Amino acid sequence: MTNELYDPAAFPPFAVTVDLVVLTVRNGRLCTLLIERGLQPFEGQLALPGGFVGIAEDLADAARRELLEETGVLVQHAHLEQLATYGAPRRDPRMRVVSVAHLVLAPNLPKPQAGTDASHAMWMTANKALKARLAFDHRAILFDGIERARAKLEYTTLATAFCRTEFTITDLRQVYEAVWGVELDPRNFHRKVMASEGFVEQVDGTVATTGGRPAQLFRAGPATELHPPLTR
Amino acid sequence: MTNELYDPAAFPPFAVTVDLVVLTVRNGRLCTLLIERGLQPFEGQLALPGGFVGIAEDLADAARRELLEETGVLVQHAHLEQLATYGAPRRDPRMRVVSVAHLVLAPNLPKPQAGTDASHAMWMTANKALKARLAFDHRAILFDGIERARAKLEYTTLATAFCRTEFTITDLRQVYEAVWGVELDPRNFHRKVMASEGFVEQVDGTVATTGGRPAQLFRAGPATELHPPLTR
DNA sequence: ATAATAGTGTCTTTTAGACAATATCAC
DNA sequence: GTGATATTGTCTAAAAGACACTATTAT
Repeated sequence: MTNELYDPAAFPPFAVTVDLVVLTVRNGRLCTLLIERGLQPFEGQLALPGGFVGIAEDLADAARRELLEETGVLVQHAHLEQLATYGAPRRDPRMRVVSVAHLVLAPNLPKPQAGTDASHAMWMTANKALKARLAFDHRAILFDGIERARAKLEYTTLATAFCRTEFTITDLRQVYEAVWGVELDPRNFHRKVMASEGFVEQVDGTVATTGGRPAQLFRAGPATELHPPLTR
Repeated sequence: MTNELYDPAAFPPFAVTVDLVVLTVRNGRLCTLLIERGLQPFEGQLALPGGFVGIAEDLADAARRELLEETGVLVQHAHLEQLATYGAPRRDPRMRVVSVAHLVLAPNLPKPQAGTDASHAMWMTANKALKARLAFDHRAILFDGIERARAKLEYTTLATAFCRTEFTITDLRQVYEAVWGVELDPRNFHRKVMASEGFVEQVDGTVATTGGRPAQLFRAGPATELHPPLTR
């Protein structure tokens, strides 16, 4: 480490931003939150929500703040984790910007409200968003975020982050089916989830039926990892 | 995203550094590379190798450069990946520094040379390093790096990154044993590795014996993920 | 009753783990 | 030969996958 690290005038000045891959399951499909940019560069193009980290602000706090400001989404019971950092020298045409991407997994959220700061935010299916033209290197970030979510569903209990506080085993299975894009046998899935200690805990009550046997309600259990993992 | 993002004078100026968790297996034990700091703050304390990213330099390039400059280690056939980014507002007492930590997995490397820039670099067992007092938040970074390596050995072929180009199945097993800190049955391990398509490829020749049957030599195969994973 | 969805049981195939047996070297 | 390490095979227990069957509701 050279002396220049402690000579403030010698620091290469970077801008640091956060970008957000926000995933949820809507109508049985994995969806992501995008905004339409109102400013140059990439004005009018789709982009991930995000923005600038304050000089005294923690990275995760900046992620939560930007998400609320830009999309009206409040990260409360949702899961937030750091994804990766994207810092190629020319990823922003104006200056050197290093972006710390975060991944948010949330239960089905309402449509962003028109007439607010969030009026340019929208949900799009993950498949469509990956094919769209996105600003900066946001397509690569989105791809990595989706891959992370897919992988973590295998060996962690994170699928519950896509569900509300109380959910049925079928709800949970539909999360797996949407995120992985596969069909799973309801009977074997049920058996595996129940055999996985701490994955879910039964709560009193059943869900209103849709013409079949009413389903038991569960909430997320204390476990965070799955031994053995659920296989895709 | 507010307009200030494109008003250079309004940017909160960050310093961006890279820090390196360099892991290898020496004498059957997982070891990490540390340096003794020559400057304030934390002068004289142990720290991860690392330093400052140039204003036009890619993050991974900065990681490779710092590792070579500070420790004489050349990342060539070794594995380099981004680990995570550490940016708590007061993690550096002097100013706001965001550090993009990287993880390097390397075959057994020589002792750093005295009399070079690397003369303050040293290998230490991972267990000892985790108990030592390290500068900044480097203990947390080291912990995360070791955990990442342990986890990735389960479901990827990365254990081969700890081996030289040609290695025996016993070499590979000893990597697992050192990183996980467990003993594995040599016979079952051999069978599982051979059944895992693309993990290793046999090459001609055997290794000089140490008093038993000579072992076949292998090199890393094309696979990057393990299906099914090896269990800890 | 019939349709629909939830949940349980059963059977077969696959995989993991313990460990016996065989192979090939140095001495 | 003995001792050491490598490699293959065998047996058993656990897990995965296919799918029959039972349970509980709406109509």
